[in-house]
Amino acid sequence: MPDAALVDSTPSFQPLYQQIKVRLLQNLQAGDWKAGEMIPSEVELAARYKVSQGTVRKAIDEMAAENLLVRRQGKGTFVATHAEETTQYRFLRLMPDEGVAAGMQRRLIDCRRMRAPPDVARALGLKGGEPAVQLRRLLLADERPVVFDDIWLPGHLFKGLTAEKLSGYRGPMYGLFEAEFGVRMIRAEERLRAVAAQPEESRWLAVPEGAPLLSVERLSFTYGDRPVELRRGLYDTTRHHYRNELS
Amino acid sequence: MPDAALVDSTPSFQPLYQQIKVRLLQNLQAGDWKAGEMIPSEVELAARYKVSQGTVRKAIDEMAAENLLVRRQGKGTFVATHAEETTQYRFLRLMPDEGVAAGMQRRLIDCRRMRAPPDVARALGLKGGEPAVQLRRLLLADERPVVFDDIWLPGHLFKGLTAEKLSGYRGPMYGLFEAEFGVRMIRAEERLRAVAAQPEESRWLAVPEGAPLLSVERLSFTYGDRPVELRRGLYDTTRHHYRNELS
DNA sequence: AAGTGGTCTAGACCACCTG
DNA sequence: AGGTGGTCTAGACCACTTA
Repeated sequence: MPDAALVDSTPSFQPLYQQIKVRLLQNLQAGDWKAGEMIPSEVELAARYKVSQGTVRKAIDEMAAENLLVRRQGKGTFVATHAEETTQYRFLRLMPDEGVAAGMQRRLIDCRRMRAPPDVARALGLKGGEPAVQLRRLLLADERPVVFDDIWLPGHLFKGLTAEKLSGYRGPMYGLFEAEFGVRMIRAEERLRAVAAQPEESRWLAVPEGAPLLSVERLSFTYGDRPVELRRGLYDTTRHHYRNELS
Repeated sequence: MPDAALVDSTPSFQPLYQQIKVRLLQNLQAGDWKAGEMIPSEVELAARYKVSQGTVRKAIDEMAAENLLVRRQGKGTFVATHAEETTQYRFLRLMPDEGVAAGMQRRLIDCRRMRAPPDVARALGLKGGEPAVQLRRLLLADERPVVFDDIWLPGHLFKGLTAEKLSGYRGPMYGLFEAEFGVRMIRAEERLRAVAAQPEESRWLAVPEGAPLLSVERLSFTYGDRPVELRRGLYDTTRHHYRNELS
């Protein structure tokens, strides 16, 4: 039987497994389990919260469906991470028109701290004038520039972020954010549109001025739906495309 | 205990609920339950297949997650449909930059039958020279053209499709396809890129030649991952954007 | 062998909808 | 009141991994 102390007695009914989910989420947010680490087993969590294994299981099922956790049969359940997906960056939907998705080279253009411009501050929920970090970079495939990214991060969350750190790190940038700053991107919203290349952009991407580019504005969120990254990418889609699945 | 006759005894282990899922899928594909209809209750299905309700439940859970079925507490489980989503077309990710997503007007430009061009035939899995239906249309918001669509369908699946039928139908086109031709779109893959408006396109969309447009190529699938629609849309993204969620 | 997640059952009870 | 999906339990057993 459900533990009476745990059952939410407010008028609005809340299933037990949802309450378990909230507690697991709190553990994640508090950093009790780090990215890539194994969380306690289902039986242990069941004992800890005094519910049956099936109830814990349902909570974990949902979190796995949201890509917060990863189950591995026989091994355990692990905190999802951007660091190990060697195949492709988890949030990058750009694919080459021909051939298989290969890793792209990165080239850091700029890394500076400044006061957040109004639109950035609004998107990231910063007070006017709060510090922000701006990154600019190129992604290249076969030595050809394909993506020109402009990235904004809240300054208070990324205190020691420098160009050296970024250049020295192997693997996805989000992996660095997890390991060094404890900031995990769990969800993002993107807005896509077609735009004409402006002078500066056309130079970085080596396309004519006015050439059509795919503009991808991304707002990334961490636990509790707090926005922690604003990014605007310009994609040269002559040899690549943005892939999406609908269902 | 599981019914021995149902348990797959081949070396490769297959869970019971997966086998149930296959059978439900067959029922859907065979048209035993039409779009929007209620399927038998969990207890009845459990009795029919001689498994416990929990096993049927897990099968249905997965199919609901794939948007094949829709559960409604207290009412039953229903076959997913494109016909009733009055809010927005299920596969249309275009949003106005400001304001709330409002329905768009449709304007049919053309509807003709012809032999499928090679690239269309390849995408739809047609033999060279098999008949196909081509549709062209505009979507408008506030009297302004926003989307110019070019749509290809296998001729043998859409025998009686005419301009009159299309114009006379209220609601999403996919709703008509379900009701009149029994063809249900359950999944689609899209490829997005930025392109420059060609002369004809620029006239339909009332934009200058060379203006950047968002090109959306969609291949839609029905049960059994059979491709049944190829579509190329050109979106004017000056007042709209393509919205996507990552996780 | 022991530990993990994965499947399946049988039964109880709850929340929601309809007549 | 009766049907539907939704939750929760306790226990058995299976598949996969590691030591």
